[in-house]
Amino acid sequence: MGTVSNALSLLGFFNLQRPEIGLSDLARLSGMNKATVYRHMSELALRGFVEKSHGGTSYRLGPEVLRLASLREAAVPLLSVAREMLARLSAATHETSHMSVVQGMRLNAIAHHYSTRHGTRVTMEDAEVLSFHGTASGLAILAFSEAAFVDAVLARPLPVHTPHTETDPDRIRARLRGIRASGVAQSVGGFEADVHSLAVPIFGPDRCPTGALAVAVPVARMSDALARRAQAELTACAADLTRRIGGFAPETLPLQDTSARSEMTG
Amino acid sequence: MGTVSNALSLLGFFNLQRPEIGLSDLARLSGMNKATVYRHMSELALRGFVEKSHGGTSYRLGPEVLRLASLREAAVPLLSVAREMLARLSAATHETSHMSVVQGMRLNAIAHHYSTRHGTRVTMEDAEVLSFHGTASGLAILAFSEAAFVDAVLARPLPVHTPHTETDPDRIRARLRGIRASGVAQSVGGFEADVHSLAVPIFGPDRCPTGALAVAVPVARMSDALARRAQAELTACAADLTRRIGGFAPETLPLQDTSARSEMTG
DNA sequence: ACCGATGGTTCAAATAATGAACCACGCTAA
DNA sequence: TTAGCGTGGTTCATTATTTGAACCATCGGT
Repeated sequence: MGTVSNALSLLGFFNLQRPEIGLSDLARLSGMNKATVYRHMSELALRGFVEKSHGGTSYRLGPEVLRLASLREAAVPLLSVAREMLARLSAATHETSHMSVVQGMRLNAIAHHYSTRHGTRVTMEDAEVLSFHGTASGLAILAFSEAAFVDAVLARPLPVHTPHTETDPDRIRARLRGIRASGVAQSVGGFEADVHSLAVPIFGPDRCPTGALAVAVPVARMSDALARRAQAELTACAADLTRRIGGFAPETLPLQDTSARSEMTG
Repeated sequence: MGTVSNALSLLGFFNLQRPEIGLSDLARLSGMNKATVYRHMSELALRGFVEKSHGGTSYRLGPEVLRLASLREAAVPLLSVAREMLARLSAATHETSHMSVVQGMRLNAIAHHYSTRHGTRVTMEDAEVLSFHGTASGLAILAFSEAAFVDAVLARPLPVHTPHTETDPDRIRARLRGIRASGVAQSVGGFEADVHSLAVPIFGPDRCPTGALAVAVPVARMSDALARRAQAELTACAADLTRRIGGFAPETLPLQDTSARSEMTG
């Protein structure tokens, strides 16, 4: 661990609950010497990573991080990161995976990935409009959305896609409670017949769902083992994707095992 | 200059034209030793500020900057407030508006807004680095900055962006006096040919300019009427924005009519 | 006036950064 | 093939920077 890493670790103590921190607090939180913290923060301030707030009584994040975030977004747009995750998902499950994003009151598929393992597979179209009530992705998003949004979605006519499409708002709300508890949404033939989907939400900086990752399997091929594997990989990928687009999961999201965390090479 | 500052300065070499940089390039650009750069980047990678791209051949900005930007935005909602102002400006003028902030000796564009009224419009890139002497935004800021800052900026080489770029320090200072009197800066083709810009400064809590709001119009479309409307809206928006980020305009700023102020009680 | 906070500063001691040279690899041209 | 030049990555003695206890000035409440 070098000096630079130590200094940067100070930025890790800023969060939504603690957007501004004083010198002494920061020293206590980090366990570092006050003088060390002071010098580190001075250097960070010099580069615009932090700045002093009201009259110099405490530090907060600086404008430079905004510039860097813009560049990151330009260098690594959501789509390319998503495609990476989809490749991972399909490799782990040997099934079709896809990503969708909320755009207003609509849910749009933006990317998908096939596995070459099986002759039969669920096929997707990018830019396809999904329904919130009929798809695992939509349910995953609704489960963690604001009540007002859920109300608005369920108040509109709920199309029947297949004989298995659930259209009763009350029963849908009941399912949402189950999804909130497990963190994973399921849909068996609710949008397309013979398709069993698992989906997890992706969160934006405001802790609200911005989209969902899903794995779609022909119902005949779904098994407990596959469901478990898909679920594990989905939660790991979703956590990774949420992080990489700068989002935050809400505290209410059930935590899965974190053993599959990607290793940072040094 | 300490080690931390040196390491962080490496992040300054990333921009829109150069979103990914290899180890050797970075060493050349920074003038540092290759080993030093390697260690710095390794530490930055450890903290998620950068990551290796395709197979580890080069570095790019990492996901941590997105998290920090979110937190900065939560602590100082400059960006979201600014976007509101830009929408207002573009709606009033039917032209492109943008916002930039001073970061050290640089001026960075952080947000912009297009109008859909006209087929032709001035286009912008966020995170673009603007020049102080060539842009209306830069001149607006210089006009109300401390003399030492102006001296420092004008002492450095002043790039020629177009045939209309003013690079004579004395003539620039003369223009600054005019801007101080009117409160609005103008640039006709000084940064990009065929772009006529109007800009006003935004002030921080220390009564110093922290950035600028600007309207950019294709020269062919600029008229007296449009200039008057843009100027009125700019001064109103700037006053509002300065207030909402907790800043104060200096007494030397010419007062415009305040009848157009929008009330935003919370 | 006191006390206990705060942010900021100093200086000898010790730790961490530095850079030339090095290695292994992957190109391209001869 | 081989030589040359580029890349990313690594080593180790030298060096200079970071470190932290103690210090100061100031503020606000009792």
